[in-house]
Amino acid sequence: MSQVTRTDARDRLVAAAVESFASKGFHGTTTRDIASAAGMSPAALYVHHRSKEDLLHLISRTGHELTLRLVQEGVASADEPVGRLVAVVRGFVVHHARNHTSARIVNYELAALSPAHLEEIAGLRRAIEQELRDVVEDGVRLGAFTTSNPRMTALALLSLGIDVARWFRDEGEWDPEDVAAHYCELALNMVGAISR
Amino acid sequence: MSQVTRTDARDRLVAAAVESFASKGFHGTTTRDIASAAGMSPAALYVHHRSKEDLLHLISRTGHELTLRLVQEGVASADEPVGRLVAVVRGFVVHHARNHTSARIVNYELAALSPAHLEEIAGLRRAIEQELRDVVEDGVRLGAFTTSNPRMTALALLSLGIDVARWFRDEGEWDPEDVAAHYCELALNMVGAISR
DNA sequence: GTGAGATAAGCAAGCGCTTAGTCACGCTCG
DNA sequence: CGAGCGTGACTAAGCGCTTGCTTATCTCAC
Repeated sequence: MSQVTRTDARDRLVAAAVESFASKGFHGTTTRDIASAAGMSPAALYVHHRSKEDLLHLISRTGHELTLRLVQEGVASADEPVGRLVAVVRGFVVHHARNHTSARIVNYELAALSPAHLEEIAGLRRAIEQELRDVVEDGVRLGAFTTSNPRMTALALLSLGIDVARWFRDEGEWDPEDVAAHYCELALNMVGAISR
Repeated sequence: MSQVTRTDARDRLVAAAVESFASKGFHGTTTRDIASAAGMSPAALYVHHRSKEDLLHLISRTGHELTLRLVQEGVASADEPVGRLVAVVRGFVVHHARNHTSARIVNYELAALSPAHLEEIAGLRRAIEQELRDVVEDGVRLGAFTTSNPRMTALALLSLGIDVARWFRDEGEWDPEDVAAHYCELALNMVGAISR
């Protein structure tokens, strides 16, 4: 049971940090905020984590790895450009809407990471960007897409997906699947997919 | 001369705050950072501004008012949907790329505003959003655009423009006009503009 | 009785902001 | 004219508080 309790307390601190970082930002959050939101004393944070920045790094790395895996799965799920693009956009958008709290930290708190941690995260971000770019460029090469600037279109698709984390609200009129469905339509228009 | 000097020092503090808030965030910036970047002692900030938050509010309000004016001018510059959309998107994107430093504060430091200031800024943001929505909905009503969900498409267009401030780099391979030109093409595809 | 989880207490540093004053300047008035 | 004065930009010093993090101690299941 000690193993279970240990993991539980550690995860409660991470969950509290996610909430706090997302709503007040890394620098706007105190270690006391995190600890008390997890129902613990300020010192408890340091039993389970090395520092406040280490918590941010953990959250950021986990989130980026998850996003990269998601994109890779989308790419692997179809063998032609249109199906691949739709799968990637749908997965990306649903994830960024459903997990907008952690996605906000992943995308908007990069500047608070230490130089070494930032470098690691930047590598993951480049990998994600490259996957998107390959989807669009392959589509153009195979004649399925017609966009005049595949690199910039791929960047715009990524940008559109990331920004969902900024504006999406749980109380809003659309649920994550609604947004994803319409964003797939937009994405197909953006790449100039040859229609029906 | 005292009038000139007064304005100059005040503006230097604002410029220093813009740089610092944009790169380190509001809470990551100290009043000493701002003052010393403006070549002054820490106390000088309080000669010209009421508080650190007041500086943020000034930057945020000025930026939002400028953006709203820009969008309104784009809308007024043409009397048919396609020309109007292109004018708005071009102006919005060029501005967010060229002024990405201040645009970052405008779009990503809202949570650091006081409740009263946030309410004021939220009003400006609603006005900007409404302008975009009207452009798209009018286009659909007039038969120039065919998007299945005008409200969400308008939001996506706004989102795409805002996010330019996040990723745009002066050292990048594209200048603001390059990005704006391609984003106009993307925007026309997104709304499903009836072609040529 | 041991060891891991948790904490009370607190340290050094840094925070936003204030106070009390210096200084350069232009104006007043004998 | 020029001594005296008021004014406004600016600062040195520092106040009270909060910060991230540590240390010494306690607790309790095994």
